[in-house]
Amino acid sequence: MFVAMTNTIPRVRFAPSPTGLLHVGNARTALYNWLFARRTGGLFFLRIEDTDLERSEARFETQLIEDLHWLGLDWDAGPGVVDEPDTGDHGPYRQSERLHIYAEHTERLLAEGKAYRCFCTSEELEAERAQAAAEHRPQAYSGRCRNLSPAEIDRNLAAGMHFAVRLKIEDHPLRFHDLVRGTVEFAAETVSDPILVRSMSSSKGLPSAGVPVYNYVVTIDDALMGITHVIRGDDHISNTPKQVAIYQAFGWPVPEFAHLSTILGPDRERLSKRHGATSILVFRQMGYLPEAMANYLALLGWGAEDGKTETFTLAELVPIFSLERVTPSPAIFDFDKLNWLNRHYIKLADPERIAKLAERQFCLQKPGIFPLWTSSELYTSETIALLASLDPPIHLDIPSPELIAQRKAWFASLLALFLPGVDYLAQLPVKSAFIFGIDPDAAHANPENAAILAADSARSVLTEFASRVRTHSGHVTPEDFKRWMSEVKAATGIKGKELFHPIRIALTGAHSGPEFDKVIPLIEEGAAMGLAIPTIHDRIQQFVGV
RNA sequence: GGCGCUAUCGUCUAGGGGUUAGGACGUGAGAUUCUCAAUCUUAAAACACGGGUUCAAUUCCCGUUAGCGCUACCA
Repeated sequence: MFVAMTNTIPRVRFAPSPTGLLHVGNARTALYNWLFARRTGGLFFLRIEDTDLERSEARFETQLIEDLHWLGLDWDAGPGVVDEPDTGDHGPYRQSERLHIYAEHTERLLAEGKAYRCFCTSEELEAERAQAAAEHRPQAYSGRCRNLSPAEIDRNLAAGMHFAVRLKIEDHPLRFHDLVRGTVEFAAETVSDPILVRSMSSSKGLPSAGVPVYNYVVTIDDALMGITHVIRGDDHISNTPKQVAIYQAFGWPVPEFAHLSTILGPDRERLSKRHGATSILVFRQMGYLPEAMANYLALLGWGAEDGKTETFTLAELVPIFSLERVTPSPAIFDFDKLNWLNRHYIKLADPERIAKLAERQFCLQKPGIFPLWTSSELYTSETIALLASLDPPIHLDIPSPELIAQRKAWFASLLALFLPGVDYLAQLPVKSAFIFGIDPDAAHANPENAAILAADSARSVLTEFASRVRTHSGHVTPEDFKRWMSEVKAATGIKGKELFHPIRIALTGAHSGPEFDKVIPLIEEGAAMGLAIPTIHDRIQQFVGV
């Protein structure tokens, strides 16, 4: 029996374990919790499930919080967030700080006869399971320690036997309501009496002194925090009947559940590192925008009511999101669609913001050339000192304000040229690499290039073009280039691809790329500003030889 | 093996007893361009299978199959 909780503000929680980086599956769970809370005017709690002290690390908790903030999520209560008066005090929000709470509850259950000491050894339990499997029966615990007499218990304790604490579950089906899947029911005989507290030596004293298990603490926390809707991954479905039994043992109302389907990789296996980026931090580092990430995650397992709208900001999502529209079937993570959304949001974003993010990508990938001093926060004594302290140190003359403005404009035109063809910002330095120089040998060696360059026409085109470049003094402008091209065309009678491709290879290292009208000013002006960029003249000299 | 969840274009999904089964990503073609990308136009592409119920099922029910999850004194 589940108790409907009406007349209460919805309360939801996201309860990650700080044992690694936040990955897209959990991020989506967090997002759906947040959207539901904001949609319904409810409260969103962040709780850190760090009972696994071996694997939990503070740095993961810090990163987790940063990643959630980056996505645009916030919460009403959680570690480091002081409760608002109307949320009441439900902390602490780290399970490691709540152990005394669990202990009290264990005492209560034992005193009421709803839980019992189980002296079975792991070997005995394993044997039970093996036999059940052999007989094609459900592998549920037999419950043989359920009805030990007080005398037997005393004898076992005196003998120093180890015991765990188990909940005695009632002999009726355990069912719960799921907003995504409807009613889910488990027959009582398929659910073991759940372990509440891990095995401990009899000499330890009170049973509550042991270490409580996940299913138990999660239920106590959810109940005590007044969680009305448990929104989590569907890998918890089979835990849910045990948790329902715990709610019932305490006489607590059972919340609504919403189990979100698994996110799979392209091979239909559960999404994991080997499918590529899966953690939010890595997507962020690659230059995905948080609005693209949040939008994509929202679409993965949910669709708008009109069946057509695909792009949403978080603010637009809040009023239209509903758990009833969440799909129960597993979803394959589609990097192409994420890329499409990212391109969409890059176009929409404030150019200044993109410029800063993009500059960071260049700083990482081309530290010799960048920073260009286009972002003001890079133009500080701290950053200068930081660069100087590197090994090897990077010393940069601080350019004049005029030069800074020039470089900023130059960088903006670089972005204007390359941004449209980029899925994520980390691709920028790669796609624009030829602006910063090419390797003539590699350009010659490329098979496609070699085929083009082998033609006689290519040779004469390059000779004619090179002679004009050599005799030219000063910057090459697009007008110069255009004039030369028509002169070369007239002199050789060669036009179209045969005319352009060899020159494109000489100048950019590839037979395809952006328009010359845009590329030439970028090269010439960049070089003129003192950036380490070879000029058109340099390139021809290097490629054709003297 | 047991228990559970799931099943509409390649992918994410809309829909729902009678529809030309809609949209988006991706893919193909065309336009544009020296070329690539971007952009615009356009095309192909789906109700897993078998039984019911019904005048009618892709839609409701049952089963099969397949995929996934859980099957711990992990979380």
